[in-house]
Amino acid sequence: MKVLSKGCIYGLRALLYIVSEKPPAEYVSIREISEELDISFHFLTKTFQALTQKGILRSYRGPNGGVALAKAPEEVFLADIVLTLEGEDFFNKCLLGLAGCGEAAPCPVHDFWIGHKAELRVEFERTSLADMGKKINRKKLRLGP
Amino acid sequence: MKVLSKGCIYGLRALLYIVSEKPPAEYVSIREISEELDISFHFLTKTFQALTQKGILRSYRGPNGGVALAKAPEEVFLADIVLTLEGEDFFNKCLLGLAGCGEAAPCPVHDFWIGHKAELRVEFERTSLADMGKKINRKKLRLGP
DNA sequence: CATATTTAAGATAAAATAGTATTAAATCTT
DNA sequence: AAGATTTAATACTATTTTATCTTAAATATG
Repeated sequence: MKVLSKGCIYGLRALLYIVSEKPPAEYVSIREISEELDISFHFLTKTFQALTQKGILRSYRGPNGGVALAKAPEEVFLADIVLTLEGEDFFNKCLLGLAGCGEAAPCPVHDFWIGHKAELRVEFERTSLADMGKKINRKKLRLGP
Repeated sequence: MKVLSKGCIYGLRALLYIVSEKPPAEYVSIREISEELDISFHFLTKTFQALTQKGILRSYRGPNGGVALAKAPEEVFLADIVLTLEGEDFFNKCLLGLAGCGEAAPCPVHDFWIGHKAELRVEFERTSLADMGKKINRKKLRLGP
């Protein structure tokens, strides 16, 4: 059950690293994150671009530059990240991949699937980076291998 | 939120076609199904091979050959199909794709995700081909474009 | 034997992922 | 202020994975 793409997983893990390991508003170099989490530097850079354009991160070039959260971690939700990196239609896709699946022309598992997506959406919308960061520090959870 | 691979979606739609359109135990040619549902014939063939080897379908070569359900549609569950076509570890994957994620070394979203997977598993395990087939016929649902 | 059909292996195409090289911006040193 | 250094941004290329197509073989019917 692979739900998220590599790019999204990388972005998420990287944000969690920033929020759980670094003081707020400090620029963290992408190189450091990519080495720490064993993620392709350039791929991560691309992913971060999307997050920067969306206003979730801000970036700064030059020595001691890097990326930092653009908002308080309490105000960035899992849903924001996922919708940015997977596309805004993330929660609207048919389980059977049928294009126009909806109330008007549902697929055989539409009813069942729509409920599931809604539940997941609620959970994604109420889980913030701060929530996850706290949990990581409290329980010493891992972000990488 | 793309959860299933193309192969799995094709297999599922094809099985639903058989169960909802055809009398039980009649061999249906793969060519017919692929044309009816607009699916690549050879790709569907490969998918069906896996389902045949797993004992969900049986096949017959030669004129008037094809595939047919090997069991009663009441005894084939969504979970059987998905586990065959996506792999037995379908419900055991970490949302963040971390290899050894589990109770011993959980990722930051482990607790939350494990509950979701369990719910989905229950639903997949109690939904049979017969259930879905009836629904299709009752509500005239669609399987293809 | 001729034909229809699944089975199977291998080649090709497309998409996702990863890597290389270059450019641009900010800072630091002299 | 000039030039070197650090770092993100961008473009381009390569690799890997996934999906599709091509071809050939095996099996059944008549």
